[in-house]
Amino acid sequence: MNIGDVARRSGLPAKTIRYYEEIGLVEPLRGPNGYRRFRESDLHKLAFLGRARSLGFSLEDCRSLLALYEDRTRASADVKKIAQDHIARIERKMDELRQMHETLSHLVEKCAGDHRPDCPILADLAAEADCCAK
Amino acid sequence: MNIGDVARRSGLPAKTIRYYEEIGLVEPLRGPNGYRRFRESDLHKLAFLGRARSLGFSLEDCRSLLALYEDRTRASADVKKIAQDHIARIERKMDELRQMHETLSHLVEKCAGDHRPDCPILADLAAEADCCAK
DNA sequence: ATAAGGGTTCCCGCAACTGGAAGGTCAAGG
DNA sequence: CCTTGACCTTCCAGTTGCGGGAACCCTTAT
Repeated sequence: MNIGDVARRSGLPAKTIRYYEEIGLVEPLRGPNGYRRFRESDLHKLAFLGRARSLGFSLEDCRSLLALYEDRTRASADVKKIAQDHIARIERKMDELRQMHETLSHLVEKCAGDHRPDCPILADLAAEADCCAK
Repeated sequence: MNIGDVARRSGLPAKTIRYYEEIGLVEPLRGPNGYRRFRESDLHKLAFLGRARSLGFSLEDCRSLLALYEDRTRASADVKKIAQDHIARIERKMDELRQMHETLSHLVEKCAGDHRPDCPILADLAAEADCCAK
């Protein structure tokens, strides 16, 4: 398989696949013309990576997950730990976003949103409160 | 004021302040020794930027917000639009995270997390389902 | 004289790609 | 045989929002 076929079948852009090779996540063979030659197992790995990425795992996590996947003697606890850490990161991020969302939606609610210049959003951002502490 | 003072009073790292100058968000004066000399108004702007950033606005949004803030003839509608667009981005991101979280927490729940290799998380990631479409 | 504690510029690096340029390869059509 | 077009290759630059560190200048105190 050439990279185009793998791209189609894995759903990953060719650029991404080349990048994954560059950082050592896949190691396709090479044909005599210099083209990458992917085996079914490479396609499989790439699909694995695509799914892991879509769950938000970092490429480093993906590397670990892939290694565990290929290791028949793995302990599922190791996989679980990576996933749980990732879940924790997601939760932190969501809390952060929730905070922002709450503040912003309150401000937006109070803003007339018309042609006049008065704006509680800007007023809040400019708040001298404790920001310009002496 | 030198950059260190402004950093302390605005809560932004000096590096960040230099970067903001580089991209034209603030324009401090310069002393004869080449040091940046910040006015109160610069400090004020930086504090504004700090607050806007903490609400998750991109630097480009910050630039627009700052311009609107300085424009006495602004329409609050313009500010509101930026904020609403940002809220929409936040909501999309939260949905994305919720999705991931749901999938991951189901998988983690099903994983024994012991010394054995069997792992539904890896099984899911490796799912041949439709990923390797012919 | 020198040491500490400011400040300055410049350049690299991060994550995870994306876009584009310049060029090689291959199969089909005129 | 030549060309066209669709592939493929490598390399380089840019994205976002900074952080780290080198190498150097300025000021003040001891």
